[in-house]
Amino acid sequence: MEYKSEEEFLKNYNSDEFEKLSLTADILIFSISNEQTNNYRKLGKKHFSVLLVKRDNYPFKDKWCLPGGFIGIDEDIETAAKRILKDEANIKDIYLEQLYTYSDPKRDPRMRVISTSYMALIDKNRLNTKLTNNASWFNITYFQDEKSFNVTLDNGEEILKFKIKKTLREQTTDRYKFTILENKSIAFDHPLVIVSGIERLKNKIEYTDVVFNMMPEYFTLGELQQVYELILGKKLLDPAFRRIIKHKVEKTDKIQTGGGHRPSAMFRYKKR
Amino acid sequence: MEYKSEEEFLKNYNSDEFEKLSLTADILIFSISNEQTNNYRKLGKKHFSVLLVKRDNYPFKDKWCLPGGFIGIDEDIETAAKRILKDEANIKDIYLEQLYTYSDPKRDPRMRVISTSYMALIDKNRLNTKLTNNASWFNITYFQDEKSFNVTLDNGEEILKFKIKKTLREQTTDRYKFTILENKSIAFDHPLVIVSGIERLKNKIEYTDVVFNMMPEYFTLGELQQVYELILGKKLLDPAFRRIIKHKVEKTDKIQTGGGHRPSAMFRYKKR
DNA sequence: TGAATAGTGTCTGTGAGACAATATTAT
DNA sequence: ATAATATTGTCTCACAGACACTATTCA
Repeated sequence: MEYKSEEEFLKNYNSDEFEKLSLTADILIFSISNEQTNNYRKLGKKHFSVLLVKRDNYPFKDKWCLPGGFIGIDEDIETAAKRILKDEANIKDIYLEQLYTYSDPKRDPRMRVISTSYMALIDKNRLNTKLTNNASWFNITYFQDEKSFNVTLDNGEEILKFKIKKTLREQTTDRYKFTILENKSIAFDHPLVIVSGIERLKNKIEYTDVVFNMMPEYFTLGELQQVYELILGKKLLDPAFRRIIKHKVEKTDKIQTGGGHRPSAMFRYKKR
Repeated sequence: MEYKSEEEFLKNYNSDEFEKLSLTADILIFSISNEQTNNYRKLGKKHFSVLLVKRDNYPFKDKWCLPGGFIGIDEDIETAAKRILKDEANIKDIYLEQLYTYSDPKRDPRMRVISTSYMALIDKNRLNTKLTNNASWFNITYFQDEKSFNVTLDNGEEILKFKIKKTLREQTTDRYKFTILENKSIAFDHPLVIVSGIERLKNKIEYTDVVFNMMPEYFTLGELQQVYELILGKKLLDPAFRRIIKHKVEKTDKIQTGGGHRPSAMFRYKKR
């Protein structure tokens, strides 16, 4: 059939010509947790943590998964992601970045669902809202060798472990492909999402200022360094760290005292 | 309704509960073009180029767009992208990387279509297959200031221009948001895809080896440097470039002669 | 011969890695 | 006093920017 104009074409267009599918947004919410210490001298230990939600419905009933949900027909994915953050985790106004779109036809046993993952970064201490009931923060520990990525998640009650295989792909010169090797407690392909999110954050922390989205307004350089070390998974040398960071922060009048050691100046994020 | 098992749940699942939508893959195919020179001394000028397809149907009839197409209900997006590369541009076995998923509800006037963009890199000279009829390579020139991004595409017959506004977003500390300011000849939101692809390549060329996907097997360092300069949009100093690149290439026995100047050793990509 | 490109040498400044040294607090 | 953390000084080495210089080809 021949149309004479765009308007005429659109008027006659039948959108059922192609098979349709559903789209979800899954959100990796990362933050930093503080552990209390019993030694008056020592600093509280920090943890890198992710928010998971316990599923109370099939499929994957009783397993943990990332906060997520279906995209409405009239909203874009980012808007949906923000709605989900609010609904599932009672969180709003935070850093949000699109990561990757997962499209394995078998990734959801119900039907064809494609999922776009987002990474959100927050400072837990700034949250004045409560989490919803079935949401919980899990501390992340991980280690990797050349071929695999081992992750342990711990919320104080449950410990979830999974293992991901990293393989270099043929055509591409640099990208890894991730495959789940072991996983009992996490729903869907979310272990892949978690690992690729960690990798992304690890890269971005080095060349952007995203880390400050996880920091309180005032912080000491020791605290900031701890966060870098957690995410990068390695110790940094104090003078080197201070050299790198000094262009990104400004010293304030505030001083943190109370530990059994020299008090620390508090700093604040300085843009540009 | 309560189900006793995952199997039972899946058997009774009705997938029409949510509104469905369509998904497409749009592919940015980048390559390097060589321009002949009439001065026997001078090297042929190179161009950074992208493959576009002229639309012969509504919507956006007669405008240019990226090769793209709908995802089948049983294929993942990357598989679809490879199928599209074959069908629309007669290209296979090339570097392919997912970029971003665009989901503005109004991005397609026909209906709700979400699009995942991919970037493909090839060496045009290695293509022994012909392009399909309505596909054409456009040389890219662009310049940017702090706020906007100006792109000109030229295939020797038509010149397409567009302009994109870059704005820093509120919540995010580093990401830009792109908005189309001027555009007459390119369909959909593809100007945005093109610009974000250029930005991505510009970043990746500095910390990965992707550039070699656009190079022939044997090349001179002068040629390689030209490609870097095209993509980065600035001149590089010879000694500095050679220092950086020397770990990535190996010298071969081949020598390129014929120009009215000193002949050049030919190099080859060396992994790791 | 000279225009054009190929390729190398070297100086300088910046910045990261490494280690040492000093400062300050609460118990 | 001492353990723990905060903060700074400095030496070295690697490397990027800059510029100069040499080498080689073909019309």
